[in-house]
Amino acid sequence: MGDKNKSKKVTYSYTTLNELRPNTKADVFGVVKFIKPPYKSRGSDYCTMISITDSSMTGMDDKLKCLLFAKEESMLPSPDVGDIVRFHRLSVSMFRDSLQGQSSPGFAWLVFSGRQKQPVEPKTSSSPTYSFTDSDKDKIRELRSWASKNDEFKENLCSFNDVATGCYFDIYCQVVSTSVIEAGVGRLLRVWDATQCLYNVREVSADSQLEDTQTDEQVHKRARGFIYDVSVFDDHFKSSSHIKPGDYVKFINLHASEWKDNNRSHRPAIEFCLHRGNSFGRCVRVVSADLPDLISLKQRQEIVALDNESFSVTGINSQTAVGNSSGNSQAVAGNRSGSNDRDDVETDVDNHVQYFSHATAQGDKNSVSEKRDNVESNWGKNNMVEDVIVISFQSQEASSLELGDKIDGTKATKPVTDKIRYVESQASSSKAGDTRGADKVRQAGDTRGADKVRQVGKGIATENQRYIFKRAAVSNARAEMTVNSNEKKADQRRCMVQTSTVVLDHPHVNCSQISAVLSHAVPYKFRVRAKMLDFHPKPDSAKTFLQLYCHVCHYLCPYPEKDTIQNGSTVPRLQIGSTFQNVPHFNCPQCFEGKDSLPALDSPPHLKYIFMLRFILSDETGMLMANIWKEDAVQLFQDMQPEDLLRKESNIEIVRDYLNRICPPNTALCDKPWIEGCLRSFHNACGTVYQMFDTFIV
DNA sequence: GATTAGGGTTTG
Repeated sequence: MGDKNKSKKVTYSYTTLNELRPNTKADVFGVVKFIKPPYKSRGSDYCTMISITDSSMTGMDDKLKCLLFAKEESMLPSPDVGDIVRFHRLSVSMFRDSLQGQSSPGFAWLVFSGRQKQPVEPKTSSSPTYSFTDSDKDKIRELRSWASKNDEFKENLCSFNDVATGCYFDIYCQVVSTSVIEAGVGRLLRVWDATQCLYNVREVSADSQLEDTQTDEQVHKRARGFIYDVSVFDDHFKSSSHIKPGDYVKFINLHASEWKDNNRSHRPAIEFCLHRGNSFGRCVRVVSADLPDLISLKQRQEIVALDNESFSVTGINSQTAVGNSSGNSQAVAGNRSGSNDRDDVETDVDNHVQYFSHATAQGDKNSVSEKRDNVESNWGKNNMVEDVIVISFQSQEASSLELGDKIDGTKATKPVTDKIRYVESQASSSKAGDTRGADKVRQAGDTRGADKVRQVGKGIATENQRYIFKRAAVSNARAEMTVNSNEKKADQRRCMVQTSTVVLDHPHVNCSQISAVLSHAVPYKFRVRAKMLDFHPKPDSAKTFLQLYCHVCHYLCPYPEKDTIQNGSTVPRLQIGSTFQNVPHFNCPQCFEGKDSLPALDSPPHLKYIFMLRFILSDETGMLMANIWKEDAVQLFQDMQPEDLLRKESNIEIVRDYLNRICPPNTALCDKPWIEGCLRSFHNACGTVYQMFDTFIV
């Protein structure tokens, strides 16, 4: 009640938390550091414990634990960590040598978002009316500003597609069904957040004796192919008893625990567990369906649901499919329909996209004039956008863009940062196969690549984490590890996700989703994690796979096949200037054109053999086409030179193997490996172009 | 009307 009639008369004087004295009552503001969710006490009341802090607190007294009671659960504050609370008439006393706050007669509370961009008005309050002055607003802004500098208050929100083995993370999702695993001990919540996990996820069996499964059939239908099992235990069994299918929930400190799947040991598997207890604020709770934090999740859900509905209409398969393909679900994976199975997309792309019509010489000149050096951010000094590939599309492009637009419906406005905290796993997590990538580099007879990978590993590995060192070398080399457990708290670590490519030299750049790349101002550089829908050209032979390029005038053409020279007028006849190691080197026809002699040049420049590829990348937010060529492609192929393909016929097999590794043929998109890479965007005459760089196949 | 509970680095 408290403040209702006093608001005009009473001015509150707020005490900073370091000035509190025992056996007094005080009015305070604080940032929430810990919350034990409200529960029914053995007495008459509900109880919650909230630890708060402010900028005045230091050292041992870094928080004030507040023990709050109320007759109704709804009368207790239930803030998130990082939120700001205002308590009036908090009773302060000593308990076990520390100050403790307690609710007392007249106790009143307000909860504010801790986010700087949110309105300063309270989110919730103990009473419908309360005092609230400009000075209060200043106090909120001040605390937000202070808290924003402290990682401890940051949430660890993830989607299922961010998650990797061993992570603890927070997630919003919608409940599809509930059932009991073991009465009083374990409850199964089947949930979806309209993203898909990289790993096989354990499917949990409910207690079939109980037959208590409740499902929201409508949600179930919408979520098909994206549903994951979450087990909650002990205290969370009780606190989740009121959760119904269809509810939106927030899990705090959910564990993506490694799961030994004996049936499919060749693939990493995880299970989602909410362990007992409430350290780290661990809990699951229902959130309002109107919560602004749910907006992007709901947008994704609409897209997935639309896809699932369109499949239902055509009657392809209305069979339930769980989002993972673990255990005995191989058959399910093969049958399942819905957005997670992008075979349909793949076919569309194949049919509609005219990937690569090579550049005209004029086009290339234009592209060079597009050089820019104003790429911002933390990408180091080499910001110059290099020569670019100009690729013209046939009119079919519209079809593919339509497809992309559909998938890209979320229109994320900013890069989503991966904030998963990585927690040191047991040494047993190490797998012999983890060294494979580095070994392959060495087998390829090129130690440079391996050295690069080792360099990436060096800065992040510690004595206790040799397996992580190895893992880093073959996965994405982006994890920031800690030296020991004492440092765990402060570190914002990132999960390591096995990918078929790694990024070199940019360990601190966060990954952006494709929708964010597409909507970002141009030019810019990004790090992305995506799957490869397709690529072009196919490595059928060295001559069809390579292009010829002039560094002087930027002339570009395919390898001059004999029949093309005879029949086609578009590709000028090329003269062989020299032959070295059985590889012909052609004169540049453009540099030579109209000239009887070439001042300053003894002979026309030779065309250089280059790789020039286009990748079609996709993640759950969209699709984009990325080009890679010249040195960037050489780097991708572990320093394989284009001429190597001509010198030795079998080298094309190695390239084919690389490409199959990042884009396995005849494989559904959901089963393809993730790739991680760097993209730069820029404008040219054709519009916005994306170019891949600093990426390396492992 | 007193009482309740009073966190603590996770792992099914």
